[in-house]
Amino acid sequence: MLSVRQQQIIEASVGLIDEKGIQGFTLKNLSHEIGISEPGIYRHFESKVMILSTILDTFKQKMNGYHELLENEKENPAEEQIVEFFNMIFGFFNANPALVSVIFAEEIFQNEPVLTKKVLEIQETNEKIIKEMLKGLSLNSKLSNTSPEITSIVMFGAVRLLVRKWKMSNYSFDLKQKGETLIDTILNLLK
Amino acid sequence: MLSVRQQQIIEASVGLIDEKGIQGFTLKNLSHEIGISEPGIYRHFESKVMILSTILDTFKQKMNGYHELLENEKENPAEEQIVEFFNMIFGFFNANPALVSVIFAEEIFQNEPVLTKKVLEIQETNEKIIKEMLKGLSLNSKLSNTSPEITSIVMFGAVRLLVRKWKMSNYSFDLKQKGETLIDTILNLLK
Amino acid sequence: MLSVRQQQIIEASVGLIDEKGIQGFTLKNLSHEIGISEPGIYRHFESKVMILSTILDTFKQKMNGYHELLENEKENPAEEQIVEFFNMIFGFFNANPALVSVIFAEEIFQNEPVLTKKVLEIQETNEKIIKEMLKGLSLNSKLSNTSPEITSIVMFGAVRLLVRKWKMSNYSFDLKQKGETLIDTILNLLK
Amino acid sequence: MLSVRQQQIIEASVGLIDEKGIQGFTLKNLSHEIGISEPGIYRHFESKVMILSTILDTFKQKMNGYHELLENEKENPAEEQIVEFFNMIFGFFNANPALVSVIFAEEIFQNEPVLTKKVLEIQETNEKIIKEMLKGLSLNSKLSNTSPEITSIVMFGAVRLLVRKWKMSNYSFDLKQKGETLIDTILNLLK
DNA sequence: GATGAATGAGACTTCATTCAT
DNA sequence: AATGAATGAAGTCTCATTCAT
Repeated sequence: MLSVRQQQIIEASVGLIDEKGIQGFTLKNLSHEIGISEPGIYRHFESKVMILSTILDTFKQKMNGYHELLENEKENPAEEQIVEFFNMIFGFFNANPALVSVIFAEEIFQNEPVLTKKVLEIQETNEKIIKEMLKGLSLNSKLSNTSPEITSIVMFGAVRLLVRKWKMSNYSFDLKQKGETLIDTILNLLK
Repeated sequence: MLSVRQQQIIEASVGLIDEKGIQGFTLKNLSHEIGISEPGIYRHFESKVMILSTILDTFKQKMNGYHELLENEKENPAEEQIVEFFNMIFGFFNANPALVSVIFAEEIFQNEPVLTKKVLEIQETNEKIIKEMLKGLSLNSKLSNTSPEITSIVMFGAVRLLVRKWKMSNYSFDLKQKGETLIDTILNLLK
Repeated sequence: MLSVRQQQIIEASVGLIDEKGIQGFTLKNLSHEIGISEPGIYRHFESKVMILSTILDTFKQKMNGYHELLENEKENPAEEQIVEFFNMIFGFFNANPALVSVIFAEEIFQNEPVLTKKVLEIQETNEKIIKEMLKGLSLNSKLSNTSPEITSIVMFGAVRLLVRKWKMSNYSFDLKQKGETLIDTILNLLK
Repeated sequence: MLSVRQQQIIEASVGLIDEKGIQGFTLKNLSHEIGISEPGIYRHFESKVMILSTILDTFKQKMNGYHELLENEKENPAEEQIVEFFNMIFGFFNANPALVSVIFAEEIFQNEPVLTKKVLEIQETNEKIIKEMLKGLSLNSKLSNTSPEITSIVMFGAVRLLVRKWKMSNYSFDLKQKGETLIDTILNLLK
């Protein structure tokens, strides 16, 4: 469990990355943000990498929570499940906009294998889930010999790009609404 | 026009970013790479930012070259044009794999408005072109009331994700071939 | 008198210095070692220097104990006394190997005059005792005009080096036995 | 070859260690001493460890020079060689008093295996040489069954302790003279 | 064109210690 | 008796850049 201070540090870190990029995520900035001295941070996290690691863990945990919820809907038609899944994702980013920068910035972690691995795991889990759902979808005859990998790329690619545009436009549109339209359109095509 | 040395610096820079991420793009590494002293680089570029700026300019220029070529094919059916366009893009990345890391890593430039602006311009030009082409496509009836923005997001999103996966898999598959399949599939759906 | 906790701290400190050198003797390491928090240590010692000071005091006290025992043997021949004295020293280090690092590492204390002074006192006391004993030894005619200072340097120098080698070899030989041989050899020569 | 600046850094480092101990050998102190900024030092040495390593290398090199000179005297009687050898050593320390603290402070390097190894090598070379010389000495009948290891410990132990005392007494006596007396005495005993 | 030397700013981190509880 | 939180000082080192040559 995270202490209040830890939570505060996590939030400030995410905010910092969102606002100034990974290069702005320094202990100095972070400590200014929380009103604490730099060494003070080390009472709560072993290192800077551990802060990032915890951010990813938190994200992963939340994702897992969603996935478990989805389990309960396994009886629903595939289409509904897919819509539901992406609604969650859009809802999540809508609620935690700063996290977009962290989650989609794999380049950031290139130097720290521990972190790269975590990001990859999260992505793979998501893809596996979607592929599973797509299997249940009775596809458009045109797609008869299309690999699920390609359809998954189409979906995730579109979603990622939409979220990114939303962030880069300074959240100037309603992500949840536009996201739903996007997924609807894609599903419509696939069917 | 770039001098030979400048070209060399650009290439080494791109290679460095590709290999070690933006955090590995330091003047020290760069100077090691080209066998020159650190201050020596300043004979050829005003600053580190100018190197990045030049990389983007080069890319933009190459893109513009492609676009002009496309102009000559305006008479061709939209579908052919689109296929052609993305073939170019995949061909380009296939020939310059290191550039993937630079072009798709917008986060890198967050701190330098000059750079951010350039990246955005490139992206917008590309999108405009594709949207134009998509207009010429006689769309699937299902898409009757779909905005071209969304179809463009679907296309670009998929392309970006494919290219990224190609890079992250260490170029383990044939980008041009898989890319063509991807575009075919999407066009097939849209029609 | 030292409390149980104080004794525990002293022992852990000596162990730490022995194992990781003076640079490994940090409050963090120390508190880990004894399962207490860092500030907790301040309940038992005023400061880190005081811990070191207490270590030296303890050592001095033990030495004094030995010296008093020797007093009772003043009637014995000088040679026997000397053998006895060094047997004690070797026995002591054999029983407290970690202390070697502390006692012989005068450099450690350079910054703290209080500590330097204590180390010097211990050494001087020992030397005085040995010199006294050596006076009682009927020396080899060759040594007729040799100052006792030099003979004392020969003895202590050899002893120190032997002990150091013993430690550096990871206690791979029997210090008491080799020590006795060493002293025997030297006495043999001196006579 | 060391540049002038490198030489200057080496000398200042040795001086610092001599004066304030290894704990006083910080980049800040060092840079103050030379009148340069801290990062400036990195133009001349890769790291702090490399400075120490270079100090040891220099010492080793000088030692090797001495050893080669000694080679030319292989015909001389062993006793003369030994006297010669230690005269060199005392002469060396007399000329470079600050080095005493560095060379005899093995504890200092405990954390850096590279450095520990170098110190050990130097010591072993010296011991091998002395042991070789001692073999040539026609020993006292009393020493018939004494291992050369023990005699070597006696010699080196005494030398080390004398040098150390010289330093700790603030160079208050003539090391070369007292050293010669010491060696004479020991050789006298051994014969 | 190019370099060696240098630097201010700043990075992450460790340390002994203090204080409120 | 002990602790969690915090800190000032200091540690080593990296970075982009400047300047004299």
